[in-house]
Amino acid sequence: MPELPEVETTRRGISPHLIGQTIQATVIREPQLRWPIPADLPERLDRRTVRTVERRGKYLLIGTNRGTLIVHLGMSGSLRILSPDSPPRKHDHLDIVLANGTCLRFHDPRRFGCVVWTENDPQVHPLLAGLGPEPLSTSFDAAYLYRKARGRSTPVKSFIMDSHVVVGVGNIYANEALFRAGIAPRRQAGRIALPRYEKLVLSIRAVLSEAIEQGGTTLRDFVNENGNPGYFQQTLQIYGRSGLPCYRCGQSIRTERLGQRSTYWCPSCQR
DNA sequence: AGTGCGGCCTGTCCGC
DNA sequence: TGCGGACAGGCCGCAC
Repeated sequence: MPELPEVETTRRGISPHLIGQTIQATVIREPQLRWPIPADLPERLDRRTVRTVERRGKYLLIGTNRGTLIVHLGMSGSLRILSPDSPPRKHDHLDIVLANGTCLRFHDPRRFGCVVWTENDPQVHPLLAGLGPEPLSTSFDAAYLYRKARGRSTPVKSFIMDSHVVVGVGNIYANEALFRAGIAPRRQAGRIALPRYEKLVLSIRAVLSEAIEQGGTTLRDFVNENGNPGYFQQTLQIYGRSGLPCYRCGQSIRTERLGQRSTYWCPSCQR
């Protein structure tokens, strides 16, 4: 599910409920995620106070006065704020109960997500250390992408989905950004000129910002902290439109698998 | 070093 | 209605 806009929507939603709150209890129901939830998490978290709720790429960083909880929502994860009394549904793997009588609940059917604890600077944690720049920051620009693409034969779609190149661009938004930039997904990253990377950077920024404004994309199960879906799926111009006419030129949209991911493009608008 | 896969999981949908 | 297979928003880790 979640790409950067969904994680950012979640961050904005949960942040005011968490900051300044003391953690009263931590309930692990199912520790087997991508990596096991550490068994000693309750004793590490309980009585700590949440100071910050940040995002790095698709990772959420819940900072306390002792350490940081690093949460990834994987493919199907969500975080909700609710009463600790509300009965857990299937796949509600973790509760963090707060002193104000609410609870942060982690739900993840496919269990591709993770919950990791660190008492060091989270930015040097192996999961975060090698990440590329934030796409909405000024350090992400055409010159950077162009330089990074030198000598790379990988398709540009795989290139921009590589979190070591730039974080937060998942399959949906990669398809959308390439359509807006007029670049064919299979075009080799190292064979794209600087001006086209200018366009691509602007497209990535625009698509991600618009999606954040709309509360993310809900194809099947993304929900925000209140359990409500996002609305950006109404704005998708290419993703999922196989065989339908291109909104720009009317030609039939094609689909193909590229790097095991569904890829959609307009053969006449994207070169 | 860069590239391309397998694998982790459950749920859903589609064709037979 | 049941069943097998493909597929789904991510990403690590492994071969080559």
